[in-house]
Formats: sequence, C-alpha cells, structure tokens
Amino acid sequence: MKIATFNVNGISARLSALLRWLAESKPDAACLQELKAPQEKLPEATLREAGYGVIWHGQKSWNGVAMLTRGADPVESRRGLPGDPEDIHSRYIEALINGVRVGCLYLPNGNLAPVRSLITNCDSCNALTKHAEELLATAEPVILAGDYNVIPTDIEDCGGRFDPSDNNHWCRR
DNA sequence: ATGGTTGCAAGGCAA
Repeated sequence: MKIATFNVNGISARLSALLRWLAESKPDAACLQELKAPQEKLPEATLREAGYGVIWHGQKSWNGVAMLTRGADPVESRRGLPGDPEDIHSRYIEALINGVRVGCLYLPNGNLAPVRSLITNCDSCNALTKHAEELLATAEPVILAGDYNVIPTDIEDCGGRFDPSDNNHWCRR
C-alpha cells in the first residue's frame, strides 16, 4: 500500500497540481494539510471524479486536513486530537484504511507565542503523544503522517524565506 | 544590502 502526504497550501489554488500528482503517483491513500478552505469549499466532486474517496476537516483561511483513498471512502475514526476543548483548529483527521489506522496531522509551527494562540506546538505534541500511546496500545498497525512542523535545531534554516517571528528580519543561521 | 513570496479573501495575516 502506498501512502503519501502533501501540504497543499490552499487546495483551491493547488487543485490542478494535486490532480496531476494523484494521476502520476497513484497513492492508495493521501494525507493533505493546509487546505485553507472552509468545509463546504473542498472540491469533493472533482476528487471523486479523479477516483478518490475523501474525508476532510475544513477551516476558513487556515489549517484544514483531508484524507483520500483510491477507489474507496476512508473510514473515519477520529477528527481532532483529544484533550484541549479550546482547540478549534482543524489539524487532525484519522481513518482506517485497509486495516491500517492512518492519522493525518498538521501541527502548529513553533513560532507562535502563547499570547497569540492558545494552541502551541508543544500543546499539540503533548496531545499527539497521548493519542499515539493509545494507538500503539492497540494491536493494529498505525501510521501518523503529515506536517509535524519540527526542525532538528533551535535555529530554523528557512532557506532564505521570510521569518515572521523575527521582527521582519531575514532569518540567518 | 533594512529587502522578499504565496494564499485566503477582501485587509491583514500566516507560513
């Protein structure tokens, strides 16, 4: 089984690229992040015409995750991580696909100060860890795929891109 | 060298 993950950064603007990628790569399952579309704006019919069943958790402007399965509908087992009732972000959706539990996640980046968002990367990591432990306690195979927003060092090498947490300066090594 | 891009959605914000 071929399982893929794709941060689409706006599914409306990225739809043609997504369809081309699906046709070329033919994943059995695909996890999408950053839909940046409200629930009613996901192009469900177009994706079904492309041969994929889909479940998704939309959100206006930001975040949003979806799971696609080729030739079938994903059997949804959860949306949202457990724990924080304040977490209204759409960042996790999970399905049972051919006997494999697949979680599609989009964790917050580490730049957001707590004052700007109740949902921090650490909060989400804690919720994810707790949920992952529960999944691992089951007998079934588990895959947690997506955008973890984790870097290997304290200083992010943004590849020349703008770092919004750095007072409008270039981020440098 | 004090800058730059993209997407959402309709101005500013997030990444």
